Amino acid sequence: MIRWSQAFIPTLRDDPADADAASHRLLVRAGFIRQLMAGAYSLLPLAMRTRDKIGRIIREEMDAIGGQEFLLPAIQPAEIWQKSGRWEIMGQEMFRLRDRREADIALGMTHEEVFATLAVELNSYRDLPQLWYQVQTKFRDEPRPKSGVLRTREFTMKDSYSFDIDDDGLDRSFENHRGAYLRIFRRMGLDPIPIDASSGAMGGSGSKEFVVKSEAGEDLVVLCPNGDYAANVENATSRLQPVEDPPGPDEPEPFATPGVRTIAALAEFSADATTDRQIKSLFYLIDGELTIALLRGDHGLVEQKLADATGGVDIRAAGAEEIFAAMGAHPGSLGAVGVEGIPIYADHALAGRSNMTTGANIDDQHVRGVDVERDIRVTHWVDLREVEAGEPCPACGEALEVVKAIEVGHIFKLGRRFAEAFGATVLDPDGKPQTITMGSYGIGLERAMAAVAETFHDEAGLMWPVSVAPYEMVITTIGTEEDTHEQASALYRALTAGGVEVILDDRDERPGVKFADAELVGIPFRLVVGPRGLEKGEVEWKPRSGGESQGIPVAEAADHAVAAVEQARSALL
RNA sequence: CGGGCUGUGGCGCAGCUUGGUAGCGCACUUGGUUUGGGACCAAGGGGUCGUCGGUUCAAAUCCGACCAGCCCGACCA
Repeated sequence: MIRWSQAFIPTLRDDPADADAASHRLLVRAGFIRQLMAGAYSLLPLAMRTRDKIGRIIREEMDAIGGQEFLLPAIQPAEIWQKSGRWEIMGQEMFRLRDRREADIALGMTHEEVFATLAVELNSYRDLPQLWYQVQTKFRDEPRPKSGVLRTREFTMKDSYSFDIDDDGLDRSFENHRGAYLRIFRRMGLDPIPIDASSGAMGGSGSKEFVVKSEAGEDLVVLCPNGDYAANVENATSRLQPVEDPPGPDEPEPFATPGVRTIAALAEFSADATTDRQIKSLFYLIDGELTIALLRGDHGLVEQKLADATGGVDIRAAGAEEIFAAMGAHPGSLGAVGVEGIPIYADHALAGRSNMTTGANIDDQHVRGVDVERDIRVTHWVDLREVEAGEPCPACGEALEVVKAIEVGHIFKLGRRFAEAFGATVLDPDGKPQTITMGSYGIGLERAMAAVAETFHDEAGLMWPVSVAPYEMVITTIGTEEDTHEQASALYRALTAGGVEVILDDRDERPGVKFADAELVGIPFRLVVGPRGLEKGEVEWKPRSGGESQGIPVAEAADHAVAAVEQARSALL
């Protein structure tokens, strides 16, 4: 029998200092988590129970699409990371240490490399497809851990990897995961939205993120209200309104613009140079090489798009002095007209534009009458701009919305990169070696838990969906009478026999304290056993979300409660 | 890494400006009265004031360095 009086459930009366997100505040107050250092949290027994339930849902759905569970080491030799080329790429985000023999060791931040070493043992196309997964601790030295358990440096991830003989097989494995992920998050009570995403450091040919709308989220997601477009702003597009350019001169005309340093200032200075008729010139150092990004004056740059377009790893805005050394002018007077020998990435919105205004690469001078294709040596036409709310959906033209969201899962088509590096091949039906193609798929368990907490709470505390609640029901006793405890214990036994996970709040506390704690912890159902009800032969029934408490005859209480829990569970299947 | 802020019993904070024997609320222990929405009375226990150094007769308080944590911007499950 699990008794609250014996459990470690350290609830707090006050909000913890510096808790930014609601889920963070409540998970701390309700006794689920405690911080040890930046980005490292102890999971207390309540959090363990919830995380286990999330893990169970994930395992069921992974097994349902043919997954086999592994457990790989978190400490890994540098060699395998050097072999894949990611020892350098992962940079500061990878925790590194040396063992007693001075050998370089990595703390695993993901497991493509280790799984690839095992995939070498696959020999025949008949062995494929394979779907391997684990639920395991990951370490990532995040520059800025945030929002409690939403973004940590040590966390539990379900990561899975698919191995297929060809692209069609990879597509099937990818689709299987897509379906499994939707079921997993829905069973947790969430409303997952699959969106197009950048593949980032993972590389590969395609990726989908699964996000949950939330103010605490760190991702911006572009959504069409009709549901036919959903993408991360990192690679979202929209249908552009064409801009009519009045005819311009045969060649660019420089003109003096004393003190004008910004797009807005130039628009003010010159009536012709409205922001959508200016060219914004941004200078970046991409893996050490100076690179120019061009956008329409009123458009913002998405750095991730620039990284994706250039394939750059180390990417940062160039400093004013670095730019001056190369261009002979300072930011505010920069442009790409006549520039040669520097890669120029221009956003599609500049295609076909003429009679534009931009910097002259001479301090305090701009040029007008610029025809982009005539006057600028664009080396790459790419998508660089950030979509804004209200722009037309690329599919249907409806006004797009931009919302904050939490990324709870991400799936990637990796292709053959890792299998190639590790020599993972199988013989095809013709007896010829074929390199395996891989996919990788991840869910952060603690983040998923926080996303549920973020989605389901009110002023009184957490409100767990029954599928992930630490306990499905609490039996709260009132007073210290012997009869109350006997009735409550009998109810506990009946509910347990009925398969319900219940905790008995037998503490010698005032009722208000016990009710408040049960609500803070967020247990979905409550049965109150006390002398007032027992006199009438009743106990009280109350769901955490909504509804007044209701008296139920003692004899029917167990059946009623079991039925209610079973109904709540099946609503989430 | 840039910008802002904070470190004082388990939690939340005051004290610092103007140096002089460390306080409040919650929590905890004991006794008593209570007991259906966060009770009350009484008596207690618990603190290297982040660390190191400096100034001073004397430092939580003034000065310096360092460390840690949080929030806002560049990254990810």
